[in-house]
Amino acid sequence: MLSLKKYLTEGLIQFTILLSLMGVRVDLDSYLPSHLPPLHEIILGPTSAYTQTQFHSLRGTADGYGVHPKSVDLDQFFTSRRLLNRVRALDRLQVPTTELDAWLVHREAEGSVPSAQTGSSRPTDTPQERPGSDSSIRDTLVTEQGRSTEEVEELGATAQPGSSDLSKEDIDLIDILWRQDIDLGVGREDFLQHDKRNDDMWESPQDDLQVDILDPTIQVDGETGENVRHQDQTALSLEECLSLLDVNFPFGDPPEFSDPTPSDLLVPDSGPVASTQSDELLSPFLPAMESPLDLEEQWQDLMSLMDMQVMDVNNSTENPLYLSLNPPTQQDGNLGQVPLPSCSRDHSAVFAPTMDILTVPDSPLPQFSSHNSSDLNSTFGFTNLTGILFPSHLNSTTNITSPQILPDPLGGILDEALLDEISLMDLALEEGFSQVQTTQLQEELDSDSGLSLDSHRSPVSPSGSESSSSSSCSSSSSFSEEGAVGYSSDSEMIDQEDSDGAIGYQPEYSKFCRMSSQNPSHYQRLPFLEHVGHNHTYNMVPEEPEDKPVLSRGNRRSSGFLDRQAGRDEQRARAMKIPFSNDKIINLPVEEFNELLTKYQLSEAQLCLVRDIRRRGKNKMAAQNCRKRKLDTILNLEQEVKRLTRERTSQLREKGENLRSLQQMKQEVENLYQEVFSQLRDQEGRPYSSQRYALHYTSNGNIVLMPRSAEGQQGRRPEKKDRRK
DNA sequence: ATTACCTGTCATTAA
DNA sequence: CATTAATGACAGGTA
Repeated sequence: MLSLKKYLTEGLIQFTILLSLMGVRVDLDSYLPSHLPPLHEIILGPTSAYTQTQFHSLRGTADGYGVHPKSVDLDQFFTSRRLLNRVRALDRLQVPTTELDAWLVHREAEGSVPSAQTGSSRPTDTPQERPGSDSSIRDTLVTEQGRSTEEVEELGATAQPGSSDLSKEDIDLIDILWRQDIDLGVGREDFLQHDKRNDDMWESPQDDLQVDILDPTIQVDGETGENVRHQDQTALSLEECLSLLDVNFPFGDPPEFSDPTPSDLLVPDSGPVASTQSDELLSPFLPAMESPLDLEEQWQDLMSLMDMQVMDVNNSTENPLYLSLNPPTQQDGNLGQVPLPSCSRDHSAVFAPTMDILTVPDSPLPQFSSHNSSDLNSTFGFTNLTGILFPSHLNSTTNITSPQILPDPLGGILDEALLDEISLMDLALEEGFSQVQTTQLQEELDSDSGLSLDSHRSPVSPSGSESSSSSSCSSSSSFSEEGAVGYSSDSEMIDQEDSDGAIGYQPEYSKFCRMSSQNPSHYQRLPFLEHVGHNHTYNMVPEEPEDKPVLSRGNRRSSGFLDRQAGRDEQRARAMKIPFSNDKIINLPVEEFNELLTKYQLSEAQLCLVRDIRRRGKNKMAAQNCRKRKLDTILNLEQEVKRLTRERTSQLREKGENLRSLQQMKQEVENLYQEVFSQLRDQEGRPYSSQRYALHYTSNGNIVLMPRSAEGQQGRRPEKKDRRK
């Protein structure tokens, strides 16, 4: 958790807060290393994985994002939304009452110099200025200890006018939220208290109602670092503020925010941050500047992160069209992972111009409701479309899914494209489609269908965090030391292949097998595996694994389980005093294995155990291979089905085209027939009656005029006119 | 308590 | 015949 704290200190939260205030919604989890659990899980605890509001799935709901249907408190959600919307409306309207400097950022340092800056000092701050105003922010750092009661009162007084704007309903909401926290043992002042170990309390969200944010009665649990609040205080908790601020946490799910441990999880090594603000803008929290990086560096880091994410997005087939059109499918693990620095479902004044272009009406949605993501991507070639239609910088705004807010210049185009595609198929089926259109669209479809098929899948490791490490780790490590046959990592497998090719499937297996995922990067090369099994890492971002082993839920689970599993034979071997490792027993080739057995004088029981261990170990790997193969088979079949579906669509289209072409040709022939027939004259110069005569085509290409009475008697040629066609 | 899923193990078969 | 891979079936654990 230390690394986590460090990470959080490095500006992530500040940035999110800034963006949030600007009305930009950011998926914090997208920026977290893949080995870390999702941020809300970090904050709320692992169990939140099951209770969380999957905000990814909320995108595309009524107002761009919404509340989980299971949320127990929709009323509070909507109230919160209303408050938030009002705050953001301020921003959109460029009302200069959004006062960033109203936050009092605490920087805990020895011999710190107290200073405070209230909202009145810089009333003209605009959100755009925030990123560059690090020095000013730093200037606002204050120490809790240094703040006098007067200052507190002053803060309260400063904030007071804003509070008067709150309706009774809002106040009630806040009170309700607060009581919920109290029920769960979380106090509003949790984030204001700074314990003596200086590793707590770096943020203090609150709204202007709060004048007692620095209440000295706040206590910190000396053992856990958690803060104990008094119930008679009226400050907002972090969770409440988060919920009000909509800082990309499961929104509208107050119980989640009531987890009593967030303060412990959220506080890096920094001092408390107190803040006030005017109007209804609820100030988010800012970490104090105890991070080794200064704010500017943090900012740059974040920006570079964003750039990388943007690139990822640009290279990804995830696109706003799909996201917008298919809200129900956003449960796909990777959808939420489209990390968008400027991603927002709520458009601020800053980003609105860009987002306008990307919003897509929902109208086509019903027509695609039966398609899954891959179908869409493969069938409709969204990748290509978006790649063509959106410049890269626009692509970076993939997550925008609030079509209602702003007009949508491109939406029409895209809709046309989509509808064209649909109508194309319909037309093809109805045999009424121009070849030009067909060809063009066919090219589009064909050109990127394959790409989207593969690339629409996120490179996220489906089980990287939950995959086991203990057994395979020990196996691989000892193997690499001993140069024996094992399985786990690619390099090791290469060595193994060099020295011993006995294990045919293992090199490949080492890449695919979920069990050997001590290096989760394996899966990043196997995007198709993402579809397999259960991705419990919904919000995790694909990222190179770090050295530090972070035990996510999956890891904890798997390791514990595998410790027991692997430990079984290990314990038996130990109990029987087997003089060599199980890895050797399992992975050595037969010859070396027998040689090994001969080197030691083993009892019958020992020999039996060793052979059992070898059998089980090999069978274990075989089972893993088998399962992997099974999955591969299923996935390949899935791919094949998709391919065949595309092929069928294509052929249907082609058939329709051909039929249409045939109809045209028939018509032309008919016209030609009429023209020719009308020009025919008998010996007396009179036209032939179409009732009595008809032209017939002969097998040799001639056209003959035959009496209709003679039809069926092709041999006869009462009159003949050779008219080579 | 139930359920779905994961993983290891056993039994069996075939190479 | 021994070894091993493959695989279905089952059990135990986890969430």
